[in-house]
Amino acid sequence: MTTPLEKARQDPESMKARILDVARRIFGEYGFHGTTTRMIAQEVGIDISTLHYHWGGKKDLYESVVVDINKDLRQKLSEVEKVIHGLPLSERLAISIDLTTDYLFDHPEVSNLILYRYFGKTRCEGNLDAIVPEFTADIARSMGLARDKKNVPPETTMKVLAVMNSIHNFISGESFFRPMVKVDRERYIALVKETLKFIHIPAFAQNETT
Amino acid sequence: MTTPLEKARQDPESMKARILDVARRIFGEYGFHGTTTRMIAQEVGIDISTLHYHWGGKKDLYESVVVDINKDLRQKLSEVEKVIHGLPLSERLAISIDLTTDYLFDHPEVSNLILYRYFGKTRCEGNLDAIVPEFTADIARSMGLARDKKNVPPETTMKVLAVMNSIHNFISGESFFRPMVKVDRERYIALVKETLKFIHIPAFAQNETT
DNA sequence: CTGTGATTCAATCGTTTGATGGAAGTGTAG
DNA sequence: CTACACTTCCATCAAACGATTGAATCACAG
Repeated sequence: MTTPLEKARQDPESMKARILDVARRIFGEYGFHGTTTRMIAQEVGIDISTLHYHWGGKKDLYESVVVDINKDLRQKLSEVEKVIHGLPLSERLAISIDLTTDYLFDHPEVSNLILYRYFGKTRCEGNLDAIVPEFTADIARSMGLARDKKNVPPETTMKVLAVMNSIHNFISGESFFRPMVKVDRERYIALVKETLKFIHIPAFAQNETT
Repeated sequence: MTTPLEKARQDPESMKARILDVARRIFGEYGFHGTTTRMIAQEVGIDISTLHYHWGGKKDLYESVVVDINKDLRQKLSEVEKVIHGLPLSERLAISIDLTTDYLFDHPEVSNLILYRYFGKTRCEGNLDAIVPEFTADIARSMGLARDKKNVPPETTMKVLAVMNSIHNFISGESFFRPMVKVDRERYIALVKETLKFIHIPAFAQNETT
């Protein structure tokens, strides 16, 4: 059986896929309550009821978006893991930061939506959060901080969260932070990478068993 | 002339102050669009029109909340600066992390609202953002990363942002992160401090001029 | 008590929002 | 062509939202 989301992804030109792409961007910008179904429909160029026909309702569409976002991010992290496999920790971190940052600057709605889920709440009765597998454990193992995916110590999980969040912050907060440092987009991206490496590499290199 | 906000703060039992306190919390939890004026009024135990009488409208109330939040945080950071003055950088960072984290865990709506402003957008025509003085420059100077408040280099601003954001993240994301590490609140707070020090102290200590 | 200004509330307005029903359009198999 | 499933849109609904009005209530000076 194929889920509606998989079906939508099979044909990127299908109406389902077009709606999903727009919904990703707008939900990411304005959050769940800040987004109206009419905003999405207008951006796609269709009627509201067409949106309802394909995705059922606002909550259903939002949950599909969240699942889709997480699927994309997981795949990207999996790609990164293959590139850095076997390298020393410092290099692994540096390359991971470069690749992940580049990817997220191209898809800022991913960071936006993840941060919205972390820090915001919704006033919906039902559990709006779709069941999304967390993959901090994968990152921890990929960074050599944990042997297996089970029983990752809390300290390690927290460290992984700190790294991932600091990346998402600079991506998602660009519209706020970039005017503060008064640089163009290209320079901002370079600054982000530089800062992330400055902050995180020394921390994990301090007890590196080279 | 006293602003409405100052007037409200003079008498903490006044209706203006009671509304402001509740609005801080609810706006922080649900964001601007996720919060309804009725939610705030019901929490305070008053009628909606009473809220409008005191604060004019939803946007005005939200802007007052943002200004109030930033004023509180600035004052707290000023207190912290006095404590750490003259100490070596590593100690300054450690103490700053401890004090700031404790304060924000007691007032999580501060972190919530700041992150909402960083990462979220509103679909209001007018510039919803009240003019809030940013104080990353003060922090930079207080940390010894900049000589004066003017002309702080972009690299320094980015580093300060990274530190502040990582703190806000763990405060505001507690409801999401704490179940991931499966610890009680007290242990979570300790973990946050520990992680923040692990991440940030080595970074700034690497080129410390002892 | 009376008058006056400040405060609070009940009732309601106009708009927006999420959602739906039914008509019209499109493509395909028989 | 017909029949039928699949899409899309127009018109519309009920509920929720922000906001306003006018009356009731309170505090208090004269």
